Amino acid sequence: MDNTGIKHILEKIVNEAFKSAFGFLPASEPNFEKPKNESYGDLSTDVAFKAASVLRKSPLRIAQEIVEKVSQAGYDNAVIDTIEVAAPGFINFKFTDNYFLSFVDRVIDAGAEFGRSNVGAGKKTQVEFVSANPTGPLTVGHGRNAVFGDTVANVLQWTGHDVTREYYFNNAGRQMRVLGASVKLRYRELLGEKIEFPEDHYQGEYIRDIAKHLLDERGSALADEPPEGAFKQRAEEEIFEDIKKTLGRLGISFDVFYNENSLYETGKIKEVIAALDAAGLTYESEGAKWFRATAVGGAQDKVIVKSSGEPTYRLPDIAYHIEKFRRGFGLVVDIFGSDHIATYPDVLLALKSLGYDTEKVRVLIHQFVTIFQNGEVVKMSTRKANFITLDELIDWVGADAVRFFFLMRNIGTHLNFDIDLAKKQSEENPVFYLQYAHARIASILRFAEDEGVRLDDVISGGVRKFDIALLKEKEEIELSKTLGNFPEVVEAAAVTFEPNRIISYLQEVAEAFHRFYHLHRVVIPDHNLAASRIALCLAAKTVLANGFRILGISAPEKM
RNA sequence: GCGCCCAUAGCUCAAUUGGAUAGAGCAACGGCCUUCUAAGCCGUAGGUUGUUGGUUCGAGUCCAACUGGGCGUACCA
Repeated sequence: MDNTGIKHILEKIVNEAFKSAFGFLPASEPNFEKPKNESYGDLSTDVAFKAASVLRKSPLRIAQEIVEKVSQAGYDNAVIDTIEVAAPGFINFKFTDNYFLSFVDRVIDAGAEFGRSNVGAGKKTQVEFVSANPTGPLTVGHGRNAVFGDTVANVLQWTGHDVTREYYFNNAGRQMRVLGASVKLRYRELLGEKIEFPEDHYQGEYIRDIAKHLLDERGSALADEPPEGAFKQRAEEEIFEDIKKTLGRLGISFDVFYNENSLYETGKIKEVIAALDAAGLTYESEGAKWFRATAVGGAQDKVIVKSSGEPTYRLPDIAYHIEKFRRGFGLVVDIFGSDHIATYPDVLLALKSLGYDTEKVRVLIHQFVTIFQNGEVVKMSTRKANFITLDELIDWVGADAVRFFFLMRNIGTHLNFDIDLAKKQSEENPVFYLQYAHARIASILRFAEDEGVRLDDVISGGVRKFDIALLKEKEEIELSKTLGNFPEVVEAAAVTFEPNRIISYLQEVAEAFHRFYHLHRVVIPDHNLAASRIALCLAAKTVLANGFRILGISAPEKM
């Protein structure tokens, strides 16, 4: 039995007692939660408060009557230790040590799978993230999006979603034309020409590198090549390679790179226009085509086709989302930076008015990363080449710390990233606290082998050779209890799209382990007790390692 | 001006989504290594949860107004 299991049992017990006391069931399912203060027990319910106004009795009285009925009916003493009423009306449950210790068995049985669940029920889910156009290297700002998106995808996979990771990009727009032109200018410059480099072109050093590569391979043969030919193409290729390499360093890869351009080539853009026309949601004005957003609850009408005949970004975004629906995704997760905060409502509005179920779309907006260097804010701009690349950051603090740093914070918060501090504190980064616990356990297990307490003596081929009930110490129970929470934490992280919950949880695990380690020796002459403690260590190591896998950080055997 | 997001210890963040005494990590101070990793453990200090009202048994959490910051408010993406 696990924590969700026990909640169901308690629910049944409480409901029955409630009914036998008052003649009917509570209006809503009773809530069970862990009290912050552990002296109040392991789980607590607030049914009495919820029923107070209906029953016209004090919550305290109601709680007392419920508990009285529960005692009369009896309950499983092997699991439930005590049931108490506390003012002003909580009912607190305490469980037995053996119940908590049983988690060790569960963890060891499930091993690398412990923590997986099937609440996602195989739902076909798409997570779209990064989606940066290939105009320059990924910056620290993209890093937050990339790491968060990848981890959300992991969490969803662990809860049974069938996940597709997707990167949406455009290699046809104005940005890309400017990119090609930028490379061509640098190319001509390398050929000895004196050029004027416009301010609105891409200033970065990488543009020169690309031009240099073209020069090395083709010499001056490209002097008459248009910017949007070989120059743009080469830039796109190199930059994309670079982006993929950077993402790879963080353990991130995509299943699909979706090119916006294909939406034009396959006529999807035209289909959307036709559908909006048919729905009477468009009109022409000032030479442009407008989406009548105000007719369906929007704040103001928006241009979808410019007077130049070019669509605005909204149109392909709408077409892309229709494609997502057509491809059969039951859940579409879009991860954007806060600069897109104004764009998605139009897109969703259009989808909804065309009859699509926008409930399936979940847009997650993360706040920006503010970079501090030398005590000053660094304003990032790809075009002005004023940025700190994600690659540089990884060089400085390592991939694990980068991932961890971005995941620690809720995406709703503005993230201040002090580069100097990050470099300095790289050795004191909180990620090490967790990894150290894992390495420490690995070390203990090695030591145990040396001392003749082999892992095979504890467990082999699924056969357990230890008696978990030998564990009596407070820290042992605490650790085991904490380990058992892992599956519901992963579930909560998936439901709320908040992977940072897993970090907070793993910190609890590490803390519980370190405390246990500090007070109790594992490898001791009493081989029976040693075996039980090794089993506990194994379980802790497994939970840490599984958590690390979700977060995408490594689980070192040594540090 | 309008819209969305944010404000919690000196710093960076939590708080089981409305629950009981608001918690961690850095930074500061004090203690703990002849025994499995001291990247650790234990303790001390640090708060009118931006301000003011409201909703109810109960508010960091919900509502309103205000203050300060971010991002939008393009026929840029």
